[in-house]
Amino acid sequence: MNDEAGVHGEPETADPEDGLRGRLVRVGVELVNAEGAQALSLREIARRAGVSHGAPRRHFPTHLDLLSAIARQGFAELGARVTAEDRETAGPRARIELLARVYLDYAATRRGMYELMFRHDLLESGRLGLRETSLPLFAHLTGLVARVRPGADAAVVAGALWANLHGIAQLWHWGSLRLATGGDDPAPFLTAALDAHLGPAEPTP
Amino acid sequence: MNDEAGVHGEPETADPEDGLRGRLVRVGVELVNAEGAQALSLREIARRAGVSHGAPRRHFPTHLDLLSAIARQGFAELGARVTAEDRETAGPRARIELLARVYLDYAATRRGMYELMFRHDLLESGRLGLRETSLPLFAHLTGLVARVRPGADAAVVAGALWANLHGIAQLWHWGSLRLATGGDDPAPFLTAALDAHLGPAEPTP
DNA sequence: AAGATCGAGTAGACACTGTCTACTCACCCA
DNA sequence: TGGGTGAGTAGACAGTGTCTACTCGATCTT
Repeated sequence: MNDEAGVHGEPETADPEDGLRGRLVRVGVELVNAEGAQALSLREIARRAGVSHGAPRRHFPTHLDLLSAIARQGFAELGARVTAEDRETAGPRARIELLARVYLDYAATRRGMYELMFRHDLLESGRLGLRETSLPLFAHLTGLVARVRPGADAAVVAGALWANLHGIAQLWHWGSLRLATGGDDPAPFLTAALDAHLGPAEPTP
Repeated sequence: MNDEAGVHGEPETADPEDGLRGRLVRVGVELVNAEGAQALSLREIARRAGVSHGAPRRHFPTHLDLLSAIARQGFAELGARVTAEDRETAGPRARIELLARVYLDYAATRRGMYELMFRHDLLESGRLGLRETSLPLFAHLTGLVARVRPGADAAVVAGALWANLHGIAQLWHWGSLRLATGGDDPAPFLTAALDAHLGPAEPTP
């Protein structure tokens, strides 16, 4: 996953500027960021897009398909943040650490979207291909892990580390980690996870 | 309506419990285990309990309160499973490993309940004290961690490890971990997480 | 050029949901 | 005896997702 050039003009699935389809997704993204995942009713999205409640059906067969398109936008934004912050000149360990920080920051600042992205009950639909959306990010992480821990099975370590990030984000959001330590910052858990899976940080010169 | 209980003098089978309040929770637990979290509508629970849709309101002011009571039952069952499987004569590292296996097994076999337990949007209500329900389990884990890694901050390591378990359960359930490695068993991620946070397993005597 | 076709959006119905309120009714106690 | 009270019933209300009939304008065909 070293697509050096950040090619921006990808028409891909739906041109955001295109008609109602893109407008519904854009309205949904705004809505989930502003009011959370439970505000994403089909009728409310249609209302804010200025169309009748039956209009979305022409572009998304069911509510889940619309929500999945919104969630896909979230994965895209998360991926974009990671590659935007990435410094290829830095060491792999430092790059993983940055990736992890961006990940946790995204989960914290885009709580509603992050929640939606992993609400499989709202998204799971087999051929929607939503899970595959996170694969490039995972591959990127796996590549970096392989350089930090050459002996280990990089896919397993990367998966376990990703799970750790995800768990920290979720339990922190849920409140139990906060409750357990009394602090107000998940950073200790993050450094503990990074040290555990990658070994202690290299001394920065 | 269909009040066959009064005619036959039903002995309430197992636990007389609390009348309708307990019956609603019991029905909810059966329902979430059988059909998942999205099947837990207030009216369906009332229907299966044989009462009108307004009856639960007498015992649970709102739908969230009923769901929280059901989720609390889930935390209780998880805690019971952990303590039932625990062997105090074993070493702390082995006991943590067993706890982790029980945790992942619970998440896998009680998918609907586990999902409900961490659906903060369905449960979060400030003074419901649901998050506190998981504290004894966390304290148990923290105590064991303190014995395995005496030098470290046990609460932080235990929190990070718990987050790792939670993330593995969730991402495995979600499908992305399965997708990333192609395997069909989350065990590699579990051992990777345990080795990472606790050090490699001690050779079994 | 006229008519048929078709995609896109509208409007209404339907079966649900959670909440609220008015009502019944057995029971308990003064 | 009678008044309260707690528990459960029944109906209303607004909101939801889905489905279907309908309109309407643009495009295509002959």
